[in-house]
Amino acid sequence: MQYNHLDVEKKWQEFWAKNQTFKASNESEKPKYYVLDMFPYPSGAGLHVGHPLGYIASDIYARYKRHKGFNVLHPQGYDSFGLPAEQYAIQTGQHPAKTTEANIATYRKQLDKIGFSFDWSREVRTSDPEYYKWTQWIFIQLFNSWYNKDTDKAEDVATLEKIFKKEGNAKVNAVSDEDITIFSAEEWKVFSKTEQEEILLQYRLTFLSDTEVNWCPALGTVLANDEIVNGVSERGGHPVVRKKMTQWSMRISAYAQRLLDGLETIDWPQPLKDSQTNWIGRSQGAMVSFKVEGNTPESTSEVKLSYKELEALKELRQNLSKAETTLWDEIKNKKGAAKFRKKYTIGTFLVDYVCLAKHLIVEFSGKEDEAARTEFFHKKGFNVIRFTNEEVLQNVVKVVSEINFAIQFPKVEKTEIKNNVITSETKQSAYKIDVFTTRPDTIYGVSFMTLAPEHELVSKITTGAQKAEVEAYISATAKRSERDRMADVKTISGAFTGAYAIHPFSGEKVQIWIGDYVLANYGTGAVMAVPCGDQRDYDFAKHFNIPIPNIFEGVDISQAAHTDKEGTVIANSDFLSGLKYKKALKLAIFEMEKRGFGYGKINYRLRDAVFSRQRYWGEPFPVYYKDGMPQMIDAKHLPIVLPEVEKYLPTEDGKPPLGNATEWAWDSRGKKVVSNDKLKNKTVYPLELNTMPGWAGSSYYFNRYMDPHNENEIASKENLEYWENIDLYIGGSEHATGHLLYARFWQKFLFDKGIVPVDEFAKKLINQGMILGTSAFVYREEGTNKFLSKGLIEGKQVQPIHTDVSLVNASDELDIEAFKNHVLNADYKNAEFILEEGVYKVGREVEKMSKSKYNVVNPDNIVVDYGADSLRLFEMFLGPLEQAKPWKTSGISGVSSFLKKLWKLYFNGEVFEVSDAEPTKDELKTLHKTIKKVEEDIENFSFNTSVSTFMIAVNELTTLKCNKKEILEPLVILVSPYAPHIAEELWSLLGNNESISTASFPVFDAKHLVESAKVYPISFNGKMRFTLELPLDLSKDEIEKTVMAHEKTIAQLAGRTPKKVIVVPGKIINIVG
RNA sequence: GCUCAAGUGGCGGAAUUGGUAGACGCGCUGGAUUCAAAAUCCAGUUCUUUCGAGAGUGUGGGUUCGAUUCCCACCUUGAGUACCA
Repeated sequence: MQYNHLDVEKKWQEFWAKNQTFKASNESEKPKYYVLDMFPYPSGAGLHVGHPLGYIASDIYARYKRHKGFNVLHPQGYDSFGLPAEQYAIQTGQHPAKTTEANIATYRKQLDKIGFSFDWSREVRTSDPEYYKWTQWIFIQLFNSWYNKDTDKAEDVATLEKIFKKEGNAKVNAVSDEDITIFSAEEWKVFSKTEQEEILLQYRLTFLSDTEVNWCPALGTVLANDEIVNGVSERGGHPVVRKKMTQWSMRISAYAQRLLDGLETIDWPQPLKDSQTNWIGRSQGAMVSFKVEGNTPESTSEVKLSYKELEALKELRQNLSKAETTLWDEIKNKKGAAKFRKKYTIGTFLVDYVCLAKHLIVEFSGKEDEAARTEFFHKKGFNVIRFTNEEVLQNVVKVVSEINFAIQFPKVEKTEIKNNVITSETKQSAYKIDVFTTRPDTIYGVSFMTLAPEHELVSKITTGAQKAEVEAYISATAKRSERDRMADVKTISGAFTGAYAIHPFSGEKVQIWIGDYVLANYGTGAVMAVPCGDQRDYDFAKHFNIPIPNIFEGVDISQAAHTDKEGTVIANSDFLSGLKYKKALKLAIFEMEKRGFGYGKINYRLRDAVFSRQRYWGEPFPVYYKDGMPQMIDAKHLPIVLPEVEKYLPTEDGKPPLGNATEWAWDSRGKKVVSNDKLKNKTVYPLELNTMPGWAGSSYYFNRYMDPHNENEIASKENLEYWENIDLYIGGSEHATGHLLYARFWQKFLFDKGIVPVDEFAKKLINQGMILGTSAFVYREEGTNKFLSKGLIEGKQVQPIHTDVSLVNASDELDIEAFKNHVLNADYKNAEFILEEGVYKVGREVEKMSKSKYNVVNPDNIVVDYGADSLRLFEMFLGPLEQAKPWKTSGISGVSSFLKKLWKLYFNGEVFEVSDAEPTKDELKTLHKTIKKVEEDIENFSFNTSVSTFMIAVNELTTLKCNKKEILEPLVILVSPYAPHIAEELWSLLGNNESISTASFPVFDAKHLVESAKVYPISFNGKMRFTLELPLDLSKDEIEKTVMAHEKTIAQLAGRTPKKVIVVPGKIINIVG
């Protein structure tokens, strides 16, 4: 009986749907396994054969895990908010919800035909109000949270307010805006409500701010950094400009370090981890302030120590008394704001221990000048606690707890709060330039500074003489688009401001320049230029004839800068001279901190994520504005449903599309969205007009699948704890710095808030490779209507033209009649075709699948012609899952005939017939080696090799004419994850009434693979020359004897005596000589 | 420029605790079946060859009895990223 894929596949797809075969239960005795695909955006074009690749792989794995006795969660849904539907709406007036609905229906139809084991009862759609209710809810949670660096997690804003009320914000160690003003508890209490809200907004994890954003005028919206490629929008390639706008932002920077650390704990592809690491861009260095010359600096009370004194100090640090050592051991490991330093100078006094951030000095009592010290320290804003040697030696625990108490509840002398180490020295100076550097060890190599042309100080410090030049330079830079600036890296340009900065260590004057190689939006927008150690600074100095002092020992810098760190010794640098890079770096930071003009800092490239989009088709914010301040709508009134609008474009006065809505005001008394007419009322307020970006809904959907219909929570605690996180996540690598980073951020936030049980959402991730198209070309001779076959174009002027791949057969021969009659080829109807050997051969090239290249293959056609099982097998057979590989439909005949051969094993002519006879040794061997290999392959995600294993098995069993049930029944389970339809059909023909989906996976038994003899390769000098079958129980000597006596060995040696004979029993024999 | 990945027949690819290179499939060649085609089946298919054999996994070196696999240098392709201080 011929295998009829059309009937069989239809039958089982209906069976699965009717019986809800793949519905996952939230309660089970079985261990859980969660397999997820990145959900698709339902585009109007539908699926091509490249899309299901990852879905097929995850489906095979999910089905395999069911056979292995797991309770498998394998859901699917749609990321259904997005720009294409909106643009289609703008063009046609169709509501995006309608087109999205239609696209989803198409997708579902296509997906169902491939036979996926999705639990559709858990489907989510990000554009569904029942879903985005929770997106809005998370937004509110973020708004109500701040990041406490001391506890290193997000906390409720209420705890922050409590601290403000109690002691102001001086000691709050939070991730916040940079321009925070310090206030006391008294000041906080007298601030107006609005002022308080403004301050809190500087701490919230989602906040409003005037941000410079990437504005795309053509799309009428703001784009995220990862939506811009080479200075133009990823979608459509429109120009992007920088523009200031009030926007919601997400304080993802708070999680920079944890996002970095978390990468170590998850099994994700290394390239993807690398790109997240680069994106976060951690660099360790120092912030340094340079004063601008123009004011006589106040002579400070600080004593500058000579190098000699410093050495003495170092020695002192190393020679501690027993009590000192005991105490130091207890407190030296404190981190962050509670970090202690030992033997530190404050003013002219050397203190035993100091915590700079908390202004806390810890000393041993009994010093002569105790009273004077105390007074001076208090004046400087430090708190002092003292202990005796005995106290420390007898009860160090008590001492430490007192210190901890003092750290937690600092008692700072109020008068000098702001007079901390960093600002005290610089207050006389009108302007200072802050720079970030990763090489504070090279600070004596600074010979000039460079500011970005946009730097705010430029206009203030430029001298009269240089004004014209500087202004000309700035306007020239402004005219160049960002794209030009990026494309043209080689041209060195800049202008001297006429001003000088004071080198903080040497006191020397250094010129201040502006130059566009310094970026306004990275770091502080200014650099200390060390031309001998940085190539860009070097080139700039050379170009403008600025001195290049050499501060490296024995290094030639006449041609280029010396950028190596390891092994470099610093010279001509006062107290840093003679030190190696690492030591110099530490000492430089130490000195800066002590002298108060700099401090060690870790800088991240990761910027806070802009969260507002001027679009219609996205989640509305649950926000209204009262006196210009944003207010959250209470969670119990969610969802705030997207309003209807007449037009999907921005309004004429430049407001986002929601500005067109007439029902878009919040009635704070009635707790509902009302008509804009009611805005006259005192209790009705305008709602936010922006919507959320595409990544909002996709940042937590994997949690929602665990309990998708829960109306009270994202998911119930029990379900979240049961399913925990994704065990296997499959999707494209293009989401590396978008979805995958944001989702990790939200997961960590939800974890901090105790909502989810784990702080990484996916244990293992696999990026499936792209399936490329194999385009076909016909060649038209230049200026004629003659087409030359591929083999005839040599030396001719021809124009290659893409032709539809469906017009070409497996042998690259063009169907000429079909080509002439193709709708797109009206111009070539009467063309002449020059053949070779009677056929027209096309050229082939591998390219991305795209409509314009006529190389797109639709899975629907494949499913009709060859069946879903063939499609599934073939996509896996193409090559390793993670690799990009070209599609060539002709290859599918291989897997298709495999299925036919498999089917035939179970039939005797037209009747189904399997025998209950005992299988032979050979049959068992074939089965068990197949079980072993397939199991290993699936566990290693090496799906391509298990398809060949199936082929080998079926070929062998066909040769053996095997029809034993004991072999064929396990075989059908092995095949079932890959080709589930044919497997179900054979399974039921074998007499089973239940679906095959949970039949247990055959168990490998090694005893069937035991051999008594081995075909040994006999090699000479490593080259295999012939093979020889020998019993496996032969000893080494016996093997050697037999081999050496063999006639072929004698012939190979041709009379020579071998130097050595290597015998590895069971493996190889190698004769050397 | 930097980071990462990968280079094996006409094509997709297989083989790594170092041990028979090219499994499996496509394509191709020849044959059977057929009026013919499709489908199916059988045989062959890395290259060179004086038919004995020899060479061969991007290139050049190294380690080893033995290297597609390990090490060094280089070349090529792809991906990501970019004046990041």
